[in-house]
Amino acid sequence: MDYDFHKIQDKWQKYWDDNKTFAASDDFSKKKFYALVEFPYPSGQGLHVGHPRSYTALDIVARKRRLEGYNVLYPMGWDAFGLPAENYAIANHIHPRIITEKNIANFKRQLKSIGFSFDWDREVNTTDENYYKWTQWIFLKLFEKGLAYKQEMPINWCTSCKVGLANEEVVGGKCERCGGEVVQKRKSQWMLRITEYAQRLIDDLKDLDFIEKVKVSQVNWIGRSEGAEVDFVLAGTDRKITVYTTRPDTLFGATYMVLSPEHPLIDELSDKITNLDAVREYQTQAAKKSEFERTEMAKDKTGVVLHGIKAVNPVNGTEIPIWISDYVLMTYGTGAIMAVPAHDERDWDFAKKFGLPIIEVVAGAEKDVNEEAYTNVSSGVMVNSGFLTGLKVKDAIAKMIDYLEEKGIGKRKVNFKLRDWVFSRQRYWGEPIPLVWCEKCGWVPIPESELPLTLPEVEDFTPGDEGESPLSKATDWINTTCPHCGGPAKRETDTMPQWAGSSWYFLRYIDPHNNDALASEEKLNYWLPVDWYNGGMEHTTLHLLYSRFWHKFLYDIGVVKTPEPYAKRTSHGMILGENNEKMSKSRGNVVNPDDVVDQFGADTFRTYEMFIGAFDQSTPWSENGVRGCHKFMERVWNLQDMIIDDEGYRADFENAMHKTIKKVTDDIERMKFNTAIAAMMSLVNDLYKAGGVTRGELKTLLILLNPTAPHMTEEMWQNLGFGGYVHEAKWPEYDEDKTRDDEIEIVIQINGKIRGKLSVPAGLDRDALSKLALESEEGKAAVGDKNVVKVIAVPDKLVNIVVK
RNA sequence: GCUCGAGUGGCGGAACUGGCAGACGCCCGGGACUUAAAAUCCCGUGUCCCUUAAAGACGUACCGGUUCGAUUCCGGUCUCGAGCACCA
Repeated sequence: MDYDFHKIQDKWQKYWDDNKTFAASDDFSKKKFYALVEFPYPSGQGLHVGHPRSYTALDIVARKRRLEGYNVLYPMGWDAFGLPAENYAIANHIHPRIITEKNIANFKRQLKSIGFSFDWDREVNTTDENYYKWTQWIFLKLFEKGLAYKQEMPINWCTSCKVGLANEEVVGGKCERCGGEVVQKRKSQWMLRITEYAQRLIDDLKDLDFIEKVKVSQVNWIGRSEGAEVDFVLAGTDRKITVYTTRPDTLFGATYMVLSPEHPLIDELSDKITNLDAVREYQTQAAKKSEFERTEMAKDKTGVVLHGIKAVNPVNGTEIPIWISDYVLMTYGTGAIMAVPAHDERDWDFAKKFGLPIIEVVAGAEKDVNEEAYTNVSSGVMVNSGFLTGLKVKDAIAKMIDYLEEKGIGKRKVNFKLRDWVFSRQRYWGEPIPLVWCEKCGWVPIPESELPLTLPEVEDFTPGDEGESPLSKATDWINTTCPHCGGPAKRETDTMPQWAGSSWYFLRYIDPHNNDALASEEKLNYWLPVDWYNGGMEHTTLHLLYSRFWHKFLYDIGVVKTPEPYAKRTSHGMILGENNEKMSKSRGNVVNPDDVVDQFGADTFRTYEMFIGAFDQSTPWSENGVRGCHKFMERVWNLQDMIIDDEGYRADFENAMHKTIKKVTDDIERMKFNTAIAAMMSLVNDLYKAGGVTRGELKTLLILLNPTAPHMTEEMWQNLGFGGYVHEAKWPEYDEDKTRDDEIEIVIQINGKIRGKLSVPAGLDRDALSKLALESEEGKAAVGDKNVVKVIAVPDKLVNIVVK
């Protein structure tokens, strides 16, 4: 029989579609399994071969769970707001919706051609107004609870396009589109207080089954640090400057202070500063620098000292100078630091450049502190530090904080690197922010009954000259009345970032057509949490963190009952081009999934995607590898014509069958898809060597292979008349005893080198094994006339004879 | 600079808690079938020594250590990849 994969996959894809084979049921009595993959941005390039790596992996898990009797939810949708569609709209004067719809249709066709078992009735689209109605609803709740607020923030501004840019549009300090200069411009932006959740976002990771590197990067990104805030008094006044430090132990070594150039104190004290011109000049220069320049110039410290004022070191009364420098960031801590050049590299660089004193307060360094800063916390001992002298650093930190709190000049303080989420975009293609500005009432939310607040139709998608959102041109839409006082009001013209819609989409899949709530309570309680979520490492610190934050918020207001959205998170590696470089048009190494499916079929494509290499590692594409998998498909297909007359497992295949079931079962759970497939290949090789297969053996093989190659296994199941459909079969079980061999070949080593092999019954204990080995021909030959010093026997593995 | 990951045949990769390194696939070589080729099936395939085989030696980035035994554990070095990057 010919393996006509086109015919086979068309037939079964149609069957699954028509019969809604993979629809999740809302029968709450069943045990559930919620498998989730990151929904794609439907780009104009279509599906990349990287997408199906993740989708096939969880498709295999989902299909296996169904065979194990679970009620499985495995959904798909579209993260469809975003920049490329908007840029395309600007360039071609076409509404972004049109291009988005076209791209979605293409993506959907491609996904269907690969045979994923998605429940297409639950498809969601973030740009659908019935979807973003609930994105807006969540925003209103955040606003209501004080977690959304407006603040002036610097944005990336292209001086040539006159448009605000996302960070990913700034390449090497230039505008990605026109190459123009990018500077920082201050704009009033909506912000979300994710920092309120910082501690919980760290703490709750503990109980989650996330791969370790995801946990580590989230913790690092949130960047918790413990230290103290300390007040320094301005000499001759009672005005204080508060600094944040993680090393209060080094306070005796603080020889100067540094304020960020944006620090408000500079304005306050302007009448006291005698070199105000130089200070103003430095502030202007710093403001002009882009984020890029500020970090690029990192090594070369700059700064200006404030003449006319001094600060007093609170522990020793020394008057120290105050500087401003852009190495101190206004956005972290208090925007001011105490500088301890002996024990901080940055302060050391700065002190060296400007000739400031360096005082050692922690001893134990290999080099003199005038040569290099000594920053080791674990092994130093305090010197030149008054009441701290002689203490270890750790103890000195504790004692200093106690002292500061006692004297009322400082306190213990925890800081986070994580900053609040800039939630505004001056863009058209995003969810409108459902607030209006009223001169009398301030920012007022629109009533829930008016949701969704839909995007107005506009002619022109280009931003305004000052970087306003394109929505600012929709004057009819903007001018409205205040829901609170009824007076005239204007709508917010900023839209939400792409991260908004993806922060809660997994909830909408649970009940996608609900018009009264984002999802019904009952269904949320049944399906949550997501049991297994797979996605890229690039989403670890943004999407994954944002969605955990929103979920925790929804938990706090009682919408969901689980404090965390995802029980388990795994991550796939990248698929590279054949030349081991990242796939890209310019490198000419892009593989189009359509071509592979067309030439070799969906089953081969899926199998190869899983066989390509270790799932979590990046690995190059290989067309020869695809051919190898295709050959495997054909070899399995041809087993239909090799049936030998026997129903169950043949005696000499019993062991192999049970071993294969165990291997495939375990390996799928561990995401070792490549070795699961290798095990099935080995079994097939053995069947060929044996000259045929029994119906019982083939039946088991078809079920094991079904999650990976669903089309072919359905067809064969039907051809062979096994009854019903393979997707309704029961996942095979193995008997642990039958996976073991009766006879085992053990290795005989002399002094750790292999000198022979011996076949022995399985399960022999150490003594019996040693005896057998020493008495065996192989053993005697190996020992020869040397003295046996020691014998190490490992049951079922080896005997190592140590001789002299 | 910091954090994380990785380095194994010609190539992609196996090796669960230290126990036969190289499963499985690709490439390559040989054979069967065929008028022939393709496809298919079977066999071989880490390196060195060698006509071949046996036997032996070497071999998991590099140097050292622990151990009867190390791809696996420990210390150090190098290379590559990803992310973060003046966070006081």
